[in-house]
Amino acid sequence: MKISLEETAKELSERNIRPSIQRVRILAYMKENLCHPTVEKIYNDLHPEIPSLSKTTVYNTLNLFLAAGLVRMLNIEENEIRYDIVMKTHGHFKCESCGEIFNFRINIDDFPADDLNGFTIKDRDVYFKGVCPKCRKEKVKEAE
Amino acid sequence: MKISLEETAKELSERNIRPSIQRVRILAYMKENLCHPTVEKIYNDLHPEIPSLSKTTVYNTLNLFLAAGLVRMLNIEENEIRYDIVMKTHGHFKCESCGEIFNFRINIDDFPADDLNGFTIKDRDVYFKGVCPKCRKEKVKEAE
DNA sequence: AAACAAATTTGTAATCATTATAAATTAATA
DNA sequence: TATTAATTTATAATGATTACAAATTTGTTT
Repeated sequence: MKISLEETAKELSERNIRPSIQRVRILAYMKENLCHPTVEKIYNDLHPEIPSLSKTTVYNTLNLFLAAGLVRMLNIEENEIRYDIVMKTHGHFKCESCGEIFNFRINIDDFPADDLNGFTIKDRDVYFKGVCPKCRKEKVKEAE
Repeated sequence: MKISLEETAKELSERNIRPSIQRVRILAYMKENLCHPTVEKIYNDLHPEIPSLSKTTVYNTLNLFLAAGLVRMLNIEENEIRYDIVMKTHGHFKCESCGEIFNFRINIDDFPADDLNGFTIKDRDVYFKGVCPKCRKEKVKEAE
């Protein structure tokens, strides 16, 4: 999906975030690539198009978007932070074999968690891990 | 709760893990301290009792226990790995104010996740964040 | 439009948790 | 006791993230 840069800039302005080229491109990238990218991946993909881009800017921008509630941070794996455009709450499944992260619909907000009476819940993350169907099939083939 | 070191050693032996002093003490520590400690905390707490203890050993031992399924790894926060003795699946709530992590009962295994038909699910983690009751009360006081 | 001030970006260096490595120690076996 | 294997330890290396300060860009005022 191609995201309009003008629309994206407007969206930033509405949140009182000055729409610099870097910010607009990074936010548009996040909307086009719903693959939960790491800073590394965002940088590698955008650097050819924005040669001046620095990795520090990607870090700064993601932290800015995080504070503004535009993106969510995923801590599904210990050695890497991933980011996700904010949308209706959903779960994340990481395939241990290919590393891909899948979204799945789940009603996190309605979970009964009686032990948390009196707690203010601001964030709910559901992380599953295992093997995706594609990798499972490949494993069966290997075994033959 | 005081954990028997003999019992703990036996438990390791049964899993074919040689029960060195360090391993036994670390596992006993995990059972006594259900506070989801970091490697740092485990090291700081045990070092006075085992002066020779090295932080590397704590890392090695936790990774060993992890592979053996004795502990779980918590990636609730991006800059720290925490560990938890394995028990019935439960959720984890981290208070943004005091940093404490609370367990709460939740039937993760029964979640309907129809999008994951065909997926093999091995691990399920539920992380909530917000403010615990104690910190909420303190904030109200401050506001007065 | 020019000058100035503020915000943003950038590159480098610093930090910090974790892992790699290899020597030293401890335990197990012959 | 001698030999071998496993474990622990200290130090160095790695790698992701942040701190910092200079350079650049943008916005504002005259």
